[in-house]
Amino acid sequence: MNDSSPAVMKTLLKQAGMRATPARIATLTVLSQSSKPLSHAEVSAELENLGVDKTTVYRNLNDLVGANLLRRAELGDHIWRFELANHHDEACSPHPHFLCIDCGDVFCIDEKYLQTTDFQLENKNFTVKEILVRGQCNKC
Amino acid sequence: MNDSSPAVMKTLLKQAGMRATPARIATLTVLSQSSKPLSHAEVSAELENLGVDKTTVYRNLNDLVGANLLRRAELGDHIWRFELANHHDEACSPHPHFLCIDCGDVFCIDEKYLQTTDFQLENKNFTVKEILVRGQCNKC
DNA sequence: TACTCAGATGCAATCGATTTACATATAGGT
DNA sequence: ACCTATATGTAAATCGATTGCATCTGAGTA
Repeated sequence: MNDSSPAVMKTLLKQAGMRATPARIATLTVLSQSSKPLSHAEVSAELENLGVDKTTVYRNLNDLVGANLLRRAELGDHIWRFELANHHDEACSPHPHFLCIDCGDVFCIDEKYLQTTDFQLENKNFTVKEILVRGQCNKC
Repeated sequence: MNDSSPAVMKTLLKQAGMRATPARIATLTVLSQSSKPLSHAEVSAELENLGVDKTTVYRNLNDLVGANLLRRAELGDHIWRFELANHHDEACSPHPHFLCIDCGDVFCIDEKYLQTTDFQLENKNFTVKEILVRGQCNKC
């Protein structure tokens, strides 16, 4: 039983107080096997051969975010992307993302490459929850 | 004649090869008087008492971005925001933005608070063009 | 100053992503 | 196997943004 087995996903859902439906298990499985956050369209494409409606995918993605099983990120192109909340990180903390403005490819950035601490500005305090970097990758 | 006078805006438009229409002059004026990037809805609200249609505002905002008079930023809530291209910076270079995920308020971050240099990751080179920080401001 | 027309505007229709309404189906406890 | 709260499918609505088209106007020119 590996980390992305249906049984593991079922356990995750139960622990979060959600019903372990085929659509949700498949959603978590697809995201657990991806190295980068996926858009609704990408997840939906994977699940449509299972007969899962795209509205259901939308609902489940949002519900899973609400249950803290997923994180939702906006990478600057008006498309929500989703990843497992524990993706890349045992402590379940968010990490910076990089979006290539030319090819649209997405990379997860190790936190050591970018400071994500809170900061002060003009006597105001800011609590940092998410950092997004946009630019060009070496292919573009 | 101050920096946000209609005459200055008219000159900016002419230099960019665009017609200096009332709607465009008003758009630039509104943005020049704002301390933060504004959404289309916010600009549109300012101009509707002038009888400017919201479609025209959309078109002008996009055209002004194309003429490099404005910059368009996506701050993580699926709403485009616009600011003068030379906002906060004589050298016309972009600067990081902060979006409060609770109240939606936006702040411009001085670049000295956040490193924006290019970086390497797993033997790939990344050229940084834009940095976005999301979190909570001190009011939230 | 009047003329002219490429470019700008208003209005309505459209589009694509996302959400909502509601009737039906199902997970999971009894 | 039964029951009920919850999840799903279908269709329609919503929202930000774009496009088509007829009309209007800024600004160069006679």
